[in-house]
Amino acid sequence: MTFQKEIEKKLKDEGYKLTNQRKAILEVLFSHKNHFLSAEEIHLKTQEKYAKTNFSTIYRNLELLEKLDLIHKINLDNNTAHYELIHKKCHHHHIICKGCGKTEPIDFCPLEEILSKLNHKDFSFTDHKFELYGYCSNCQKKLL
Amino acid sequence: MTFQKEIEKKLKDEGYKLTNQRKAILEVLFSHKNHFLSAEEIHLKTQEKYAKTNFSTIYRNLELLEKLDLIHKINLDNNTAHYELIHKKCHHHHIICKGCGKTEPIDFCPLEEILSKLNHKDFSFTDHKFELYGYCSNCQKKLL
DNA sequence: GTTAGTGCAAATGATTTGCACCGAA
DNA sequence: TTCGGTGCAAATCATTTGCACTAAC
Repeated sequence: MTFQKEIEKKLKDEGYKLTNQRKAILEVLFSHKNHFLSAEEIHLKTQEKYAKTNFSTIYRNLELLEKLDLIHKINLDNNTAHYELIHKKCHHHHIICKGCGKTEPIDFCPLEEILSKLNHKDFSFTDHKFELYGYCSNCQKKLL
Repeated sequence: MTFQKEIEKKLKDEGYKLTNQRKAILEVLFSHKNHFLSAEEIHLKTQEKYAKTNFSTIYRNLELLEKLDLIHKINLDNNTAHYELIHKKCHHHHIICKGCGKTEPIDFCPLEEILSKLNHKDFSFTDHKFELYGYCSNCQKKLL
């Protein structure tokens, strides 16, 4: 069973219906592994697969997929959320291209090291962000 | 000369006028060092100092102060920008309380270490984010 | 047949902008 | 006096929501 089918099964097992829209969104996310896409980009690309798909449906499904820990959501500096399929099981961070959204995983996480240096007994840590931004080789060329 | 007067002088030297609104905004930022405040919070607190101050004026000045590298701006997960005065000269990151916005600086930056592990000759890095989130002791009590 | 899911259009919330007026230099 | 700055109201942009309808199951 492919990874995509696995996720579709997981959705059904959890009682969610497998609509055409939902399948189209998943297809889009699967065909853009390692890219953070905006909701708008996902909407456009999903419509290529299933033309009727509405923008609200995109948002509602992205919310669901995030809740199920199937996608990562980040808020870029321009105040638009971007989404990426989670296909690596282990905790990792990202290098993110500001031109095209392309990402590369960083397996190394500095959290433990930093916590050991800090000694903050009075602060309860819940989560952390670590992201490197820049331009991939393709986008560097375009900027010239 | 106090740090605040220094910044006011810097603004004037760069040709910006020192309006009552601008002074009030700076006062607010100075009296909330080590706290990320939302534009709304800054607006409310500024109005306590100079009642007439309009919301647009807040945004326009925050934009200016950010351009002049006098404040930090971060986008929290709830899609609202938060702002904090830059009063430490050296590069640092933040521990951020999700309850009250209170921050503590982290002097340690993992960037160099990570870049040395990565070997990404094809990617030009421009900037990075490293933030720890959680609850300060005060806000932990409130959550109980 | 049920009920979750969707489309549509309208609401929301943060932020931005155009324009006429105001006030710091 | 002169621009840069401000207030106001309207516009914008991303996202969310209410509600009637549709389609998985």
